[in-house]
Amino acid sequence: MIFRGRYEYTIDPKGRVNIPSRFREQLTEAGQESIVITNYSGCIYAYPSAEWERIEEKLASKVSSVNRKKNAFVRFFAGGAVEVTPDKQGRILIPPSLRSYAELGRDVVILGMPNRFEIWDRERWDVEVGRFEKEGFEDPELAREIDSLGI
Amino acid sequence: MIFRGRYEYTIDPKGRVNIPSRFREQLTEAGQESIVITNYSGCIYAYPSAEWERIEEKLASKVSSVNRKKNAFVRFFAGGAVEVTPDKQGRILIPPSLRSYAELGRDVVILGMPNRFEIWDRERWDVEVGRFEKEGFEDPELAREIDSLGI
DNA sequence: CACCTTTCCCCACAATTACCCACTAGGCGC
DNA sequence: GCGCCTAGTGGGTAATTGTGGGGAAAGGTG
Repeated sequence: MIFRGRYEYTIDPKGRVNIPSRFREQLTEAGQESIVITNYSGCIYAYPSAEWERIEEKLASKVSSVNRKKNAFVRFFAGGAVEVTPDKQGRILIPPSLRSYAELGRDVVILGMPNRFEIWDRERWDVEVGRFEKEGFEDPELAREIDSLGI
Repeated sequence: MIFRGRYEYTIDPKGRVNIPSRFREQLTEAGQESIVITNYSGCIYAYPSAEWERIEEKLASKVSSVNRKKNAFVRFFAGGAVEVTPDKQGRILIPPSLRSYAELGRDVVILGMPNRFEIWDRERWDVEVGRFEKEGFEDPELAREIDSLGI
């Protein structure tokens, strides 16, 4: 499932954020009511629960590894995961641990991505965009790949 | 699908822009009702939905990568994408996130391109044209590439 | 067990968007 | 010139979406 678009919302004093109605629609069409959110790369990753389960399986096959770093990753990534379901108005409650990890203030940005969507603090997102616009095209390898997309 | 021509329109207070009737005609002939618009290089890129899906597949194959810069690119480019369908009068509504990115004022310019068309704020477009005319031919590499096109 | 905090479920209002219809200007044929 | 058609613009209204908050239920703590 691919999510599209960028949306701006506010988190209310209770810590609730709206989910874009288009995303909700896609989820219900796929027969999925719940979402799994976790912490990663300075923002919150949100997966349809079925997609998350797929990821979990992959993680499980690696967790038996004695590799300490892999284990640390799994603890962080999977350990942060929480399953949430939108309320009647289509909002989810972001638990304090995730809220503080992503430093979510009042204004947030929700981004569609392939397989998931992401929730960013607005200011952090602005910084991220700035960095991309500055560094992005200086990387010759990335520039070549973008060229090859034929956009 | 190749779009041709440059058109000038106004965005009304509700954020709607007209799509050139010639373009609309091309789209319906190809059996495509919807358009995907996204943000790039200071303007809005508009693709026939089928064309966009082709790009999306390529992007999706890169997103699993942990490469931070690639992710940043996908976030920005795919995250900006929204599917829209013209209303009965042939207009589309540009979402606030894109309108602000491209700094669309009242007057906009729509440009035909191969595979897509672009929506520019009129003033920005004027600046862009000016820059090209001033710098364009001073870049030897670009001059060579243009030469090699055989136009 | 009592108390406090957090979460859930509901209702209410504001803002935005979708879906109409109407008007104007210009091009074209008669 | 006159009427007709099409393209572009503007606006009204209904429906949907987003935001805020009250109060009950659930959970944690001394």
